[in-house]
Amino acid sequence: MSEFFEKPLKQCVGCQCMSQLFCLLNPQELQLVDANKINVNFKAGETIKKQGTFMTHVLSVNSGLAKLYLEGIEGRSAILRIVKPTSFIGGPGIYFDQRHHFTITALRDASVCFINLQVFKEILRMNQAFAEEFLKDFSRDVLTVYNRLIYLTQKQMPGRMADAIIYLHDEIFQQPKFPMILSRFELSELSAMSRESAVKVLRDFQKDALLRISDHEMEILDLDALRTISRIG
Amino acid sequence: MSEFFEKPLKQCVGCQCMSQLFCLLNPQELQLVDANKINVNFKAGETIKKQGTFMTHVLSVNSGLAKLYLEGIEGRSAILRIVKPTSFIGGPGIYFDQRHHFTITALRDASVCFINLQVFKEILRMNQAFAEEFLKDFSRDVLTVYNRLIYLTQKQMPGRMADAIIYLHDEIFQQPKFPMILSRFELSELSAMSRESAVKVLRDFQKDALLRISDHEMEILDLDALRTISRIG
DNA sequence: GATAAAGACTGACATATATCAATATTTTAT
DNA sequence: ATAAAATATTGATATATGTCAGTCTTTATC
Repeated sequence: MSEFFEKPLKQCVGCQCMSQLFCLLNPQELQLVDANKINVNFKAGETIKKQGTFMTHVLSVNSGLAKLYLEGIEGRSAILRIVKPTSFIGGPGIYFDQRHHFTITALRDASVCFINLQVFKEILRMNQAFAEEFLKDFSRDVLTVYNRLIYLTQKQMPGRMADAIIYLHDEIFQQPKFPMILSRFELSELSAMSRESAVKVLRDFQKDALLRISDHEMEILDLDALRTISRIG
Repeated sequence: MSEFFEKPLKQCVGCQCMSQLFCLLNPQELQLVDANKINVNFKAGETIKKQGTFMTHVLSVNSGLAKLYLEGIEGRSAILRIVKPTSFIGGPGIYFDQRHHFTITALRDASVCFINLQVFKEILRMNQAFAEEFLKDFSRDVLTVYNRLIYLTQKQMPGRMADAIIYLHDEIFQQPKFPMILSRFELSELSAMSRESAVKVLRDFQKDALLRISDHEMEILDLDALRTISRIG
């Protein structure tokens, strides 16, 4: 089993399960959050939040790993991103319609805080710096989706899969060897192709010695070559 | 020539060129905007704002029409949406990095207000209701991109083109007959396919009497059938 | 009104990708 | 340890889509 993301990263006053974002809060505000949140532990595979349900709380992932995805047509999904601790999860529903617009499922056992939405909004109103940092995070997520839209529609399969693997490297693990948190099927959902095609592209990558998959681990052998494949589409 | 969107829709105090959003401002705030904005007229085809440039101002489109698109790989573009008056345009750069993350080009002669970004942010801080409505608009745009990500990656060409046309009907013109504001090439950029494929799909639609294109007009003849094609992908 | 330029169109062909069917492997439950 | 279930793999095939080359049509310019 992997040791990634198993230890709590931060200890905010009176609360061990809050994202870095919450360090912009003063003790009074933190206490308000503390008094209006609950913590829930999820097992790998469990659904943390389901697309379409009412958003009564915002989420903060304290430990574990999760996938965040859009439920599309006829059961097909598009994975938007991997959620690692400590991450705050809100989404466009906070301001638009108080609904969740994606589903989040635990990939590893995960500890998640649910913070009352009204209280959270109240704090956003009270604390300008916090609000701006929150919006900055949200905007970064939006840019990720812009980027994904481009690469999923303008690149061919090898380029898309290379981007998926580079994403895991650059954004999630920051090292060439990391646990296979996603099945072939999930990798196909991250790169918009069929499961079988994902298998074939990964086989080709391994044949060309770009990476190695064994014992529940993926090891990137030639990151530069992957970046080249990403670039030429 | 079409009469769509040629007349100013709203007359805010002391300023004729502001989006509906701005009606949440009090006279004092409006005056602040007024004193820190400039109005520029663009001819059809001109670039209003270029992706990658610094965001010194936010935009408000007062009249005309524009396309808002992401510049992708090797000159290829993905049109995100059509901008009609009166629309406010900010984007994720406001909070993230003060850059524009899409390009906006006029499709018809357009009048655009440029509002100083710092002044705009100041007003966001001062006026809570305005800030929330602004974020609601932004969130709606994000949901549009979610939706686009799904349909561009999970539907085939006829479904994607049907969605593009339904978008023009439902969101922009709200009537079955409307001017051809987009070339075949631009329609292909809205539905993620090659120009030739767009031509062929549109030819098939016309052959099946779903729509008619003539004299710079598109007329939807069978919206229900288009919606069915959209649904079955 | 002639000419050039841009955009639209077409069919043939090449390529990318999905689907299918069959088998193999791994994981989970008993 | 074994059976059952889920996941992964493979090659053959069908389909979707892009590319190319050539022609046609419309629009703009002088």
